[in-house]
Amino acid sequence: MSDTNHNAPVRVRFAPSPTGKLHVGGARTAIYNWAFARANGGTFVLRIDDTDPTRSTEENTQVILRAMRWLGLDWDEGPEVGGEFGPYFQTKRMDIYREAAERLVAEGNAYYCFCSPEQLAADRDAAKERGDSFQGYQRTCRAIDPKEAQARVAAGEPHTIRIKVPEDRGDVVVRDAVHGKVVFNARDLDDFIIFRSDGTPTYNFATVVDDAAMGITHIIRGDDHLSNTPRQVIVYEALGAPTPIFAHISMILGSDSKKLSKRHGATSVEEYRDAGYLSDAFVNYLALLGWAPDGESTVIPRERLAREFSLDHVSKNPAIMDPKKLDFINGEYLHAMSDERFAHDILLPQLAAAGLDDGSMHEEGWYRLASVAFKPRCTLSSDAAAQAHYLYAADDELVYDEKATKRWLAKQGARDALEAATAALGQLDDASWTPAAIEAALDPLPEQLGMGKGKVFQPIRVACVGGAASPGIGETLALLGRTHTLARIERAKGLAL
RNA sequence: GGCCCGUUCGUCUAGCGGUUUAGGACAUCGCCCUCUCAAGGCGGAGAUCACCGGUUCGAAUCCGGUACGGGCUACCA
Repeated sequence: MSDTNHNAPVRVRFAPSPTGKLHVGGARTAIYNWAFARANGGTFVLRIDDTDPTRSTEENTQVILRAMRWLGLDWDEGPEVGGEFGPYFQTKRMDIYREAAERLVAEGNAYYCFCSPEQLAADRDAAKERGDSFQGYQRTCRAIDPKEAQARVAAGEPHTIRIKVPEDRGDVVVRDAVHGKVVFNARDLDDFIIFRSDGTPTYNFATVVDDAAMGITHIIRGDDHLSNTPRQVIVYEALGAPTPIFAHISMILGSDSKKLSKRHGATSVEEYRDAGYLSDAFVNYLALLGWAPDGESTVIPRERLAREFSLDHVSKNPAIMDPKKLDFINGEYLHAMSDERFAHDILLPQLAAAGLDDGSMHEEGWYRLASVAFKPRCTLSSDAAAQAHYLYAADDELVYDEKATKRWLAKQGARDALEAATAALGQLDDASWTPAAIEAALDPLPEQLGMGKGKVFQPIRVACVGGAASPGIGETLALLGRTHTLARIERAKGLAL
């Protein structure tokens, strides 16, 4: 959606509260903000909304920053990088809020309220009792003479500060890039609190003061904020600041269409990172959950996201997180990697993490061959070590899968196959121990033995890896090495008929 | 209670009044490839576009209502 009133350079922001880890919903909001900024040559601001001191922690802030970095969402202004609109932590902006609130009071756009919480609750109950459609604040203290209010404040009477919704405001029209124009009636809005009695600003106030001060032009956030937006518009107007364009994006739900929570599995970004997902794939998947450039593309690299992302392709309805599709996309990114890169960035770190191989156990070429063999068989990074684990077992400790043994080893002819393999492979020396040579050596065996290929190769496979599945027999044995191969085949003969 | 939002294959979506016998992707099923498992290739099934009315020559697309789901209505964010 374009707006001729908003042709200033794009400035967007992601403003998480450090009350927990960065969850997938927040991550997607961050991705959209980032992509929108990049696609429009704008500025992406990161601000930490830590006005709730009881729930905000420094540790959570660090966790969020780390998650943002892992996601590759670089911010132009914010923690650690600074910027001319700082500070970027709300707890460091308290003076700004106080000043703004006092200015609003002085200008008659806000007023002191001396109602106690008990009084407010009683008023609300009474309204409910009467069946009033409006159950908000009755604007009791609006009528108090400003001079008197000032005196009571000076005398130390507990008070809050409320915004004054103009009597004749009429419709508040929210311009929303994904929902279009959303109309609210100002009469339904109450004079909500902008400053608590403990001297701290409320979210709806602090956010607007900051967004206005930081020149934010587009506010992309979760649609749980849509209903609060007209209230915030009132604050913008009281402040005399231009209202930005909003874009309220839907929630991400679990498989049962309920709010995503622990029982749906992983909910935080770092859990996905630790589970072996690639940052690129994760960003790709999340971006597509509610946004589609054309309805055809599934694999959309972040460069394309940064080029093409647009708010008018963002869908309005909630999206259910589908781990299967995430897996598919992750596999796509993994498979698209070069063998060298897969070896260095995925295989070696995973082998090291699994305690199997610190990278010094084989030659460079071996790891590349392992990548060729295992890469197409991996969906997650963490699959790599699981795929290769049998290569690292001691020959006499290799565990034989019961079903595979029964099906392929403890069978008539299996022993013949193993004997023939020993003979054929014995012809090869270490120097010629390559996938091609191994396959060439084993290739004539089925015909010689008068047996099917499976009858010959499967016993060899089970003998060497312990199970019925592995990469091609040539690659598998090449990776195992001549000595281990022959030793394992020898050992398996004891299990064969 | 009031206000607001949403509703296209199981899932993510395309669709912005005729080009639609509603397209793609994941998942699923089948076939091919094949020494196994993957990967890859090909194909199938799968959506009366929540429901009911209206506008129109013509509606998934526009309007109204209903249902269901969600949000806000806090001295939470």
